[in-house]
Amino acid sequence: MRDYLAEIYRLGHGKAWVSNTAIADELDVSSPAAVRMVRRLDELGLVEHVPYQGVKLLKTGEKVALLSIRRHRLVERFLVNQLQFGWHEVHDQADSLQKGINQILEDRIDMLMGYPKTCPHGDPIPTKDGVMPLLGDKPLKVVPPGSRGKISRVRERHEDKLQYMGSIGLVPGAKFELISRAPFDGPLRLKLDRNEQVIGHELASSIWVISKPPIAKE
Amino acid sequence: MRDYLAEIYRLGHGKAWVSNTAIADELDVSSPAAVRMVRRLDELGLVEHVPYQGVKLLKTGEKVALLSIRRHRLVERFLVNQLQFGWHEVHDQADSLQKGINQILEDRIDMLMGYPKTCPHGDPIPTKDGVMPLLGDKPLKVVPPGSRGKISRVRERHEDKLQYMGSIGLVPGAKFELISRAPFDGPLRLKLDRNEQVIGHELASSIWVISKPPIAKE
DNA sequence: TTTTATTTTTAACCACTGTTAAAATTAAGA
DNA sequence: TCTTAATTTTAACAGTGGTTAAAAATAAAA
Repeated sequence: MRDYLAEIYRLGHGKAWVSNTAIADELDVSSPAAVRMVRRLDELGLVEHVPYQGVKLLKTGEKVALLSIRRHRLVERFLVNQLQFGWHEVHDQADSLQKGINQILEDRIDMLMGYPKTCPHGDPIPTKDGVMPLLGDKPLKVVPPGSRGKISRVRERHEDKLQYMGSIGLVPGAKFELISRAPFDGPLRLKLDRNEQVIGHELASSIWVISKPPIAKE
Repeated sequence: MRDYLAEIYRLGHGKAWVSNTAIADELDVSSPAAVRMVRRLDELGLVEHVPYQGVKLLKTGEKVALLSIRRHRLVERFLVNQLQFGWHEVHDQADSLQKGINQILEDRIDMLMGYPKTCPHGDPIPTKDGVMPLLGDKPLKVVPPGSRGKISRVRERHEDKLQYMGSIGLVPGAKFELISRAPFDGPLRLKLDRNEQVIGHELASSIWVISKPPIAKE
């Protein structure tokens, strides 16, 4: 149930309504399963479901979703910091481990990790009262060449892509300078940690940054 | 299912047959629930169930039980060593966390803990191939006065009793000398860590030790 | 506008794990 | 030994979460 709410939250960015076939696909269940759960959530007042149109989180449902996401991201941090997992392998592992985490454990992990603000991929960890902090970051693809800044998140699910990005230092917190961008969704040249890297459009589109505009503004 | 098998293992010490009402009580479910599960386990060839008599683990069932106990005890170790829980509060917490632990996580925890041999209460951790190591210990109550040795386990479930015993240094690994034992299940005087402690029969009966007989044997 | 295709929902089913109430069996007492 | 009490099992039901196959609604194409 929390899984469904969290998934609706994730899918509901921008879009006003989330199709429950989409939910079914993401959670790897049949669409009737999603339909039934969505109706139950509607009856509980957690979401609003308009038949043949889609589903939308209500306030209470969003809160539950955010607390589930909080737990997930804390567990990811824990897996990376304490259990020596790589950032590319923690997503599925966290899904598994999360089932066994209760509030006491969550609080303990939070404390031992030093109250982390983000998960290993840079996504902010919702607060304990169910609020998603804003990062004020933006996609790398809207950043003008010449900008400098910091990688804020890497929104990528594929393990091998994540692993590759990690290996070239393309991780949240890394400083970068965008040297150039080829037209027509071509590759980008980035300075990362004194090394220059060229990355394709596909990888680039998952990167979000906090950056200042180029120095030459006058 | 694993819970049931593990519980049958625990209850089946000494007794040839375990009553499935006892199982129901321990697992906090109704007896029909236990009856049905026991029959399923019987059909799967994991246990032998004789109606109105009881249930007994078969080889394969015992192995599953031991692997579940292994995971439980590893998780307890982990909670104490890494998550700063007290040995008195880990049992229930481990039950919860265990649900989310898969083989990869179990192996990782095992490695990070340095392949521990026992849980925080001193019980041996079954090996990865499902064998329960023998400790060669015995109950404190059969040990003659004057004996010295080491506490091997504290088989107590109550949190407050465990906490108290921890506070007086009555923990697995501690050296002790049994100074005297009052008759008729009276209190025992123990030297622990240079301090003398007097403990009642109730506490004493949960303590197991590895000890040598008194020095004066000639 | 009517037909066709796609999406979404309903219907009917299965498996698991729990429940309470009643029946069957075993154990204990008169 | 017979009756009564306790234990154990069976029966019937509930809730969750999954499935496939068919029906309904919407979107797209002729």
